[in-house]
Amino acid sequence: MILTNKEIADIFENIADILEIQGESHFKFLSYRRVSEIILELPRDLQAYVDDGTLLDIPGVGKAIGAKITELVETGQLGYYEERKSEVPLGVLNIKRINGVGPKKAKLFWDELNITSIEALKAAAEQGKLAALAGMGKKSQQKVLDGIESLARRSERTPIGKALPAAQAILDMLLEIPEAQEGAIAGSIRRGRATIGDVDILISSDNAQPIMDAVVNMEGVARILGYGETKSSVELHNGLQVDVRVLARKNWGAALQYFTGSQAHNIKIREIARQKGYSLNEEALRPIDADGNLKPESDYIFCETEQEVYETIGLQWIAPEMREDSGEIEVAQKNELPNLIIISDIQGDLHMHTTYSDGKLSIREMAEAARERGMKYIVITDHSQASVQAGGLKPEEILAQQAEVRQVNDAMGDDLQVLHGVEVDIKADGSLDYDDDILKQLDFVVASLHISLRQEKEKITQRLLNAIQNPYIHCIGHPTARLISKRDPVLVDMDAVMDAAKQHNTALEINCNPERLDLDSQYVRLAIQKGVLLSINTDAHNLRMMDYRSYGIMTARRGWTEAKHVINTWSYAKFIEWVNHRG
DNA sequence: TTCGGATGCGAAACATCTGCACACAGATG
Repeated sequence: MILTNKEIADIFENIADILEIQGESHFKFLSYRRVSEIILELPRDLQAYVDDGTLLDIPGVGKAIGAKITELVETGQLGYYEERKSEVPLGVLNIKRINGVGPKKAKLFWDELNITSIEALKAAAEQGKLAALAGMGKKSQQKVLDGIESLARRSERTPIGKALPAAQAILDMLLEIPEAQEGAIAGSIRRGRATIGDVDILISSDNAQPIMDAVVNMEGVARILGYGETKSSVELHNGLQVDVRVLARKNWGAALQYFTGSQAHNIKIREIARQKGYSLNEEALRPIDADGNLKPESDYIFCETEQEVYETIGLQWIAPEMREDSGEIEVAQKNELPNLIIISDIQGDLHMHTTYSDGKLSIREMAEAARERGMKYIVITDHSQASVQAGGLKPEEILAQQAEVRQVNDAMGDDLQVLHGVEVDIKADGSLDYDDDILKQLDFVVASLHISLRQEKEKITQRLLNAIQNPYIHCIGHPTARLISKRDPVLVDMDAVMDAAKQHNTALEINCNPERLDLDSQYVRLAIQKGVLLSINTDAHNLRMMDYRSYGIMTARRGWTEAKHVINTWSYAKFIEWVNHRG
């Protein structure tokens, strides 16, 4: 049985929880937790690292954890884990996942009341048994009950496509309050993560009270988690947690830096600040003397901008999307940060649908919408016949469509070039849904997986390789076919796919649809490292989806993408030159 | 536990707020 990276990461997460509950050394359980997080961001499956002997090159993987990964990859299980599991029941770990219950409380309930499941904990709380425990009380007992209820309501993480608009609406509402001066969305939304744990909002003001009141009284609040002088947290009925923090204008830079995270990034930044003689908190850089004591407040460096924070401790300003402690700090120290792509670099959109298949707008309407959004060129790429559910086009239909595309292109004049393409299905047997003599009549062809997505890894990989090697295929659309929190990515040897894409000069797509964001950022970074070309496309089926470009840009930036890596940042002339002479 | 620099061992651990208990656990980036 082959374990996925996610399954192995879950095992290490559980081991970390067990060790924490058992009161093991801080460093020990943190090592497991750190490795668990790192594994989730790896671009290859762990089997590949074991096979080519690079396992110990993964940061945080040493002798002990390396041996455990090897055992898991080779046998599908881990003796150490089985042993530890018998010492702390898994139900106790679930209890620790209740909001407001940590390792100490979980152990307390287990030791004193022999509680090893959430159901048992709920029953004990309802019978008033928890309140009698040392360190507990009636309020703590109620908090446990609230936490259990909340656990049922909260899904794991929220797709950024839902979280960002919700956050923006709350921010807009708070900025209506007269006392609110300035505001920003921080946290993982600002870092552009595909999924969001909670919403972090920052407001500058000299009077926090009205803002705190507005937060806990706003529409949609299911539960108040915290209601403090400068910080409040609420949980919404849709399960989303919202944290709002108010601070003075002079603290803005330090606060925004702090509240943007990631936690791992911040810890390292604060360590560097320490080395430079500062203690960094969310208010200021505070100089410390030789004994490590804070100097008086008159010496504090209040930073109105994040730039000041980074520059004062000798770093280039690091873009939020890069702040994951995945090497960006070391690169910033050397002044070698990449010049990340920005949304206005995009000149063309190479993947979009019309009423010919499952789109909602005509070719003309799509073209006009693209022109309004500053595009210089687009490719109309409706579905091919195998995508029956999407009204895919038969060969004669796609050829007939060409006349209308040419017509619209003429109508658009020099402002916008409208090209004719297709999103051709890669069929289950690896063949393409159109013959080459059809494909070669099209200007630009995207090939995508839509069916038979649960095939074994070798088959999927071979299907993608077939498409990449075809001289009439210019781009692979949404290469892993994932749907965030709905469908896992296909199993694929991404190394082989990217090496082939490099060799055959085929671009890989970053699909901007926030349900897809595919390639995901860790694969984007691998592609950049391998010199594979990318394209960033909306895959728009309607007007609203044309504005999803920013999600794709954030994903690209998370993968350290520069404009030069992306074929649709190029001028139309350069793009066409590449299309026709990829060789 | 990893890491570095050593071939056994020390260091790693930023900084704050909130709530509920009466000092600390839990949560946040």
